[in-house]
Amino acid sequence: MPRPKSLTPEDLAAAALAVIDREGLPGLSMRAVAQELGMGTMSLYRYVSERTELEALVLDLVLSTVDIRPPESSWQNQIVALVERVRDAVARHPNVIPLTMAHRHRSPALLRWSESVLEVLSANGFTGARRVVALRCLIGYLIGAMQLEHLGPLSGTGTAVMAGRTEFPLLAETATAARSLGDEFHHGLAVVVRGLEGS
Amino acid sequence: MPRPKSLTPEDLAAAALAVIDREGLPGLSMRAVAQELGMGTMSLYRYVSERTELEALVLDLVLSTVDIRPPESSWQNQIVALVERVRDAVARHPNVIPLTMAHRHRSPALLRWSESVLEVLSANGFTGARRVVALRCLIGYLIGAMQLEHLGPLSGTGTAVMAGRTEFPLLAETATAARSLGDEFHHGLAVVVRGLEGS
DNA sequence: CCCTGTAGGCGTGCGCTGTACGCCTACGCC
DNA sequence: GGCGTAGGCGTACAGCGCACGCCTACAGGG
Repeated sequence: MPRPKSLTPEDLAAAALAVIDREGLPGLSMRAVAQELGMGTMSLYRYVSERTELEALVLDLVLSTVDIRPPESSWQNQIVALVERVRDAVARHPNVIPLTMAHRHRSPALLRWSESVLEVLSANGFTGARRVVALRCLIGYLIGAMQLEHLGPLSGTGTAVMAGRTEFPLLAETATAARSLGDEFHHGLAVVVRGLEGS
Repeated sequence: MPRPKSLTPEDLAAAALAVIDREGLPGLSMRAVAQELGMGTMSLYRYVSERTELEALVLDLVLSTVDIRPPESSWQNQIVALVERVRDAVARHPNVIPLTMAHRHRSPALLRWSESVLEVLSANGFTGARRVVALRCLIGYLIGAMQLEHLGPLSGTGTAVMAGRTEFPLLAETATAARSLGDEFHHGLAVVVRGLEGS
């Protein structure tokens, strides 16, 4: 048995995450991560076979911190809590948001989370197609809304431009209102959960 | 007045879209588009200042075909129709789906569409924060769900793997059910719209 | 304690990317 | 017919992911 590995996959992911946090997602390159670790670029390929795999590792690291045990409450509140925990975890590293969509299958942490959501749904009368639709709705909203608020949220700089346009009066008005609105994610999630009740 | 331009922005977008349809989004490069048009790479920069701008042009071309006039029906059906028209238009060019999120502000077609959605909402009692949340929900679901079904949908090849895992029994069962489910997008959208009713 | 086989670490190089810069020339107007 | 504008493009550069193959640090067996 020769030379042991000097890095765990977590070490690798942590280094990549540090780069992403510091320089943004476009700053993530194999060379940058290698430098972060003080090793040669090609050494990384002893741990991952492609760059994509490294990205998946980063996502899983971020998501591994979320508590998947639903709180004691109504099932609606349980779902809301589970979804918002993922959002909070990801919000701590906003630059990884685009990775969420791309690598969601390959993250064991997210699979565990999904299983937990399904348990809550199942225990409250959701089965078959209705449960499939419910999970898709939640994941779709979660990831869609996170991306929305990350790169050019309705309440952001991008909308300041829209607010000035007179050709889209309602859009301008909505953009203005959005800037003073607090937690859009939470309110939207409430809408989705209410929709699930009646499905 | 010297030499006139030989291309319209639409020509440029159409060429880029052809490349994307044929070779996928990673196949989109300035060189590839230039070759598609039979011109030199750098000539493209007479029409766009960056690659990003070209991508936005492509998205707008795809979305420019959607009819933004709501049908005569209940406001719920009007919303559903508007959302599904965007989905249908984008589904005709699945490879552009990732561009939807990135460039949604810069597409006049999508701005016009948003304005139309807001008109329907406004005419049916949605104002202020409630209207902001409604629009965000719809766009979030639209873009999130499109991405979900595009790259590794729940009912897809990726889920065949999950269906085999015994560590996530509910996820496996759900994945199996998903493969036989017809229009997941439609059912999910119905959930969101129902949620809006009670908001 | 040395020797050996395994596998970790990495230097080089290739084909690709976006795009800055500057030249050449086709063209509409006077 | 000449001119000036601006379209078209060739070259070049920095950076990317990663294939390949060498060197060597190390754990185990004699």
